[in-house]
Amino acid sequence: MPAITLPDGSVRRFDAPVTGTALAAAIGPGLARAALAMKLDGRLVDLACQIDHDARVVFITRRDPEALELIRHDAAHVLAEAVQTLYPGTQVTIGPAIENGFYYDFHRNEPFTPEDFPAIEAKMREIVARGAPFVRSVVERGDAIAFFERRGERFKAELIRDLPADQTITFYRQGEWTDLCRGPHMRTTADVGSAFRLMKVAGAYWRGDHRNPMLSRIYGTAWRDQKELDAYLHMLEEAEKRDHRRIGRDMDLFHLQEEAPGSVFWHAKGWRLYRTAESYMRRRLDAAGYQEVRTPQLVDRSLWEASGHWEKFREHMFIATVEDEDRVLALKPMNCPCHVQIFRQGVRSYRELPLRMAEFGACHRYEPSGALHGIMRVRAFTQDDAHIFCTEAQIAPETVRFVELLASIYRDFGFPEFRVKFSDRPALRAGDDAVWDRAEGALREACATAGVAYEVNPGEGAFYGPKLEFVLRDAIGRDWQCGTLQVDFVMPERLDAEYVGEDGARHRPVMLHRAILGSFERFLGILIEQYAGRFPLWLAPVQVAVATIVSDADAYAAEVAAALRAAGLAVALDTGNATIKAKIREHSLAHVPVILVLGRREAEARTVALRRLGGEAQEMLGLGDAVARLAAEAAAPDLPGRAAA
RNA sequence: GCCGACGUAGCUCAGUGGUAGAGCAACUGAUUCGUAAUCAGUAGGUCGUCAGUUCAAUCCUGACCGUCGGCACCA
Repeated sequence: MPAITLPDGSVRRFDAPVTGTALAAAIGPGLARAALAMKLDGRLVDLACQIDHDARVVFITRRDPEALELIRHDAAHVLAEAVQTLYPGTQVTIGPAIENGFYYDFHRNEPFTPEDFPAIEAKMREIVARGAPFVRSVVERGDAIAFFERRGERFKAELIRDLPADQTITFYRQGEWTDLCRGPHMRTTADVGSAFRLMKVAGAYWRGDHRNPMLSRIYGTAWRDQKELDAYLHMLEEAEKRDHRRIGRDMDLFHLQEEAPGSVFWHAKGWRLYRTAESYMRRRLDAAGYQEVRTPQLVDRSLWEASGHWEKFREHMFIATVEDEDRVLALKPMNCPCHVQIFRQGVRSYRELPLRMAEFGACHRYEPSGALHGIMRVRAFTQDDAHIFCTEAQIAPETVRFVELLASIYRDFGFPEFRVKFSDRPALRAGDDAVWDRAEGALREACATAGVAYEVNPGEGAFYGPKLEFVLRDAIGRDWQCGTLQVDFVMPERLDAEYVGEDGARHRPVMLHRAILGSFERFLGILIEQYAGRFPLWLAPVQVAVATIVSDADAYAAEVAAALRAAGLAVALDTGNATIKAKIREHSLAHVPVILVLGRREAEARTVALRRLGGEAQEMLGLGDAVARLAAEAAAPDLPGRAAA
């Protein structure tokens, strides 16, 4: 006698168990047509599911956000059927719904190529048009394994074997085609609709392990209707337009070339951007009580052996040798061992702690070739690195200070929001459990004090300690990990750092490894994409374009440009032989934030016509006024005299 | 590193077994013009590198390098 509560609070009573389909029909024909699945006491299930107890039921229709996941999951099944129909002998593995779409991993001797897409998509549309119902069945484990083994589906058989013993094994059949699946699904393949598209193929290791066979993965995207699909495709185009690699080239910021894979050639304009960010960071660190240092690039292997890098990190290190000397040097992949060397010079007192040692540390890491990505993932990069040597009691207050500094810096760069992930002890780690208890406890306490909410990333900590990771969200919703704070009890031990305490005895300091931007290369790449090249004035590599209308204004324009440069602004003087329309177009495409237009009138009146990027209005200003205003506006956000636009 | 795709002028891209084109950019000239493209002309390429097949290779084959999309990696 189930009593079913609906979202509007009404209750329907039935004499016998009832399916979602029947319940929907009982409520009304409109709902019966629209319902795709239902939430039974909060759990998403098939409409065919029997309701045999008192329950709350919410029907899912195409309008609900949950529909997306159902559509994508069903689309994955349709894809798999299409592929197996067209390419007999292909084995199926897994095919989940993912953000924006779905994929399915297949095993086939010959991998798929995008040229196969038209045929597969056509077959998928056939299957959707056929509208075969998804039929769920519960299968006994042995039968399920036998079913797939009979078909030569050894991956599926392996999956079933590895399912927990108490797991109910279910199949979903659509017409002639059956897959192992936990569900739920919509009513029929027709519910997938037509707003899907196959996107790309990729290799993917079976069960995500690189020792396993490589499968052929087909990615697709699927939406509730054509409009959503179009919007998604349009978003992808927009994302491509703000790709830092394209903008970096178009704005003449940097380039990469074959001879130096993973290393950036910064051009003058890009380097100006870099220096602006670096100067800003240096001022912030100075003000926050850090002392900046500089340590060697090439360091003897003995130090890396002592630090543990030689053992744990060697495959990522560039090794250098010379002919005349029998020694092995390595380009530093991290700065911490070098900072400990500075700490170890002389006898340190507890009075010096916390000692905040910062370096814009140029590091090299041999990243796998497949990991390289523009300037975001490189082999040579510069970290805004620092190590805070402190006592255990200082971990919490230092964390609080750090998070405040980080939040303020992210805000200044235009990222008001960030997320925090707490990565705790990994399986392979140095230090005993008591040390880890202390380190994690201290970091947790520090987060509480700082009011930092975090999600836990289990087992993802560094081998020497737990860490916080600070993740930025950019203008188009992508996440980027930048900042980090790592608590380290191990490195001071290994490299024998110590200080004399209040009690006159020697103690080990704790090291906090921390970075805010992460690496300049990566952070600047993120900034480029965040702003799509249209930087705020203080960051813009060219801040003002001075463009003449007629050559009679050239001399005055040179004077204006000189005055702006004297005020510290980056100026492009354009007295070229082109129309003002062409000049404005050129500088607008180059994302120069301010264009000063100078004709005879301005030259005579000693004024400028100021035009903002993307705007149509212009503002007439006296020369002195304009220079003062732009200089104030272009000041970095931490500087006094900064003025808003 | 693994799977796949790709590599032709600075950029975007055509193209062919008989050693290459377009648009934009660049350069030169004319034009001096008031807010997102003035006109005309000129120059520019070992067709990623190295082998192989062929009378002949940018094109076909192989290896390598690099890039792109994923996977794995991101200590």
